[in-house]
Amino acid sequence: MVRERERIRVRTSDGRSAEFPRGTTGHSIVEVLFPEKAPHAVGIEVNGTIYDLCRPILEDASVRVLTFEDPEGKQIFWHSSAHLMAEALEALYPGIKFAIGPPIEQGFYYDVEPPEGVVITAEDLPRVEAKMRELAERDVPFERLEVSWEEAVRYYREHWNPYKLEILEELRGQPITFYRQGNFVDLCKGTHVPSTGMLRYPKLLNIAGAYWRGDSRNRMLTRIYGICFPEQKQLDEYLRLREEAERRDHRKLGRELELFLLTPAVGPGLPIWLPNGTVLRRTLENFLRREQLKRGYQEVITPHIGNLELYKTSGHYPYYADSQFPPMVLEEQERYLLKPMNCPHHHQIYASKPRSYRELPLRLAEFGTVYRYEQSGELNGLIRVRGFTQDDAHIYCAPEQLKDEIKAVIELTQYVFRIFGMPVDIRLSFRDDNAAKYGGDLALWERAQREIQEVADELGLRYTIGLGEAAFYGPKIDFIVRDALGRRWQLGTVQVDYVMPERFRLEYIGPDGQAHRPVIIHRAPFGSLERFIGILIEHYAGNFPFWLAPVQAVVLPITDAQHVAALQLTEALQQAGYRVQADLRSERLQRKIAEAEHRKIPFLLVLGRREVETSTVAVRRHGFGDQGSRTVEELLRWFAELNVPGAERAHSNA
RNA sequence: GCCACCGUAGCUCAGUGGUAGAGCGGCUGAUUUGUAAUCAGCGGGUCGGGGGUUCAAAUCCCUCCGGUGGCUCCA
Repeated sequence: MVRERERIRVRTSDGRSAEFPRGTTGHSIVEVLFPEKAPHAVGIEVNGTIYDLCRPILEDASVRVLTFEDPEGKQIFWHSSAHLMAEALEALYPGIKFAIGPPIEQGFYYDVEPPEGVVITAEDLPRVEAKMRELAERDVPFERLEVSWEEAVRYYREHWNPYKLEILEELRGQPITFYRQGNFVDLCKGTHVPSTGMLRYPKLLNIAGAYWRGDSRNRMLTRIYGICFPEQKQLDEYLRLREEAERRDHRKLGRELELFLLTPAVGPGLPIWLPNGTVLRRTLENFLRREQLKRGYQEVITPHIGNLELYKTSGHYPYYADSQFPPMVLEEQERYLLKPMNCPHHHQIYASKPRSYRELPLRLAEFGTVYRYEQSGELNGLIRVRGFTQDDAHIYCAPEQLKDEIKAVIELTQYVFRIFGMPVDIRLSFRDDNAAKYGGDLALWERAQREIQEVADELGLRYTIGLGEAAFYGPKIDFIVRDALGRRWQLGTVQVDYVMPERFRLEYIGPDGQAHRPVIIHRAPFGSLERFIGILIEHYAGNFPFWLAPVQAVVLPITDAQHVAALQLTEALQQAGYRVQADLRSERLQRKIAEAEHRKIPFLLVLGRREVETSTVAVRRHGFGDQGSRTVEELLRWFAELNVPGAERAHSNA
């Protein structure tokens, strides 16, 4: 009997199993059952719990080996990297205090309090990084130490660290684990890689301030961000992607391609659309406008300001007074607000006359410009601004129509992002337990959340649920798109709202002759045109598809002798509705081509003596090079094919 | 708003105490050119604003404004 308990049985997910002595470690199991993974293993999942490879296993177990390739493995790897960075920091800045150092989606950070009088800046990072490499070279094991709560507290009283003590306060009475590598010891629940030798390719990325516990009333700590890889080539690839992202920065491309202008002379976060950017924006608007008209939307226009009382009725004003431009006060009782959202205006349209169930769903759409006083530190190019235009619409429908309307909105949103070749992830954003954050009746909330989830299930969508991500008046469906570099952006949103119909006392007369309350769907596929275009610039790296390109073609005569032909061609293409310019300067063709390529113009149309004589045009396409000659008719057919949303996939050619 | 860093010509940047520089762009002229930058000449900046230290400030200090990376926030 005793002997039985000395052995444990270990099963793998691919159906193999073996016996081990009780108290065996992940190391032994990996070496026996997964010899090919042994050098790369960072941890082991034991009956659903993640263990260090050095931790004894005491019972029968189903196991899974984790490497850097697994999401959980990456977290272990980066968490360990944070500890390695901490060890390096402690070596370079004796007396530095550590707060928290977790892994994040891409890498890790550690929040630290530098010793009195010391400021760590970006210039110090290479030194820290070099120290990390040096420590990794030593290849020492990470050890897991179990201690009592009292011992842990004693340790941090001696090595005075208020942050760790505060963390321990929340763990009062529980057994505590420490991890040690080399001379560095840290309070940590784990898990960690077996040894520092795996962490040879770190890169410290940036440094920033961060409040302790994320609370702006607390002390600001120094946060150092980094990343680390098992192989040099993975680090190289990561750094290459970062450089590519920098190269595509929409603020840089926006200036170079003359799309928009941000100037303090107008105000922070208040973009001006230049002619090229205006083409982009209007083209996108017209695209969506057409799709909406096909789907039964009606377009409206509302003023940029509204009576403050309107926003009190909606409940937005007291909730969000901080993030609005202050009201304009005309007289004691007459105050106006720059509109922070379009909703209340649209509700007035609904409420402007009695409504019958026969009118529902009523779908009101507006490219509505709104103003929000975002904190100065929050502003970022077109991504986050103080004045922006939503592709907004409100759908007023009977409760029994709600699910079909949500489905139609999801279909539209998915259609839109397919056009841009952006994959979409869906998040159902529901409320959490913090009742103070939300308005309206709990029963209505639960109903809305249930219906949203039912629709998502009926459509067979893959989704995640984000608790606490809801708007104050209702749950949402958020669309998170991935761009050409794989970065994720939250764009479109669909929100179900039972609260505003109550607040505005919206009604319709049903078939039974009685008044009923409609439900409102708020939705915006792009979210905001500014933000979407900012993302689109980076997605395409400024190489816009033909249908979106601000200038679609430039005509390049080789000598003055082709000027007349060049002007005729330009005009013919313009008459056909294309955005075409002629470059008549007395420059060499090479220069004209170089400049047009820098402007990322999709088509360069070269006219020399040969072309004029044969009534053709030599075509060069951005990203594809010389395409040979075409007649104007052939060119027009080609243009017509390309001038359709979604006709081209995103390409990343320079 | 908070922390760190930054702000010199339209753009990219050099100039760390001795009264402002380059390349590109711009303008003018020459050149008439065949698939990524022809040559020459000419303009252009109260060095982000204000205050201070100094015989002397782009340079050192203070302050305000703006930007970048984060934090908080994001209807």
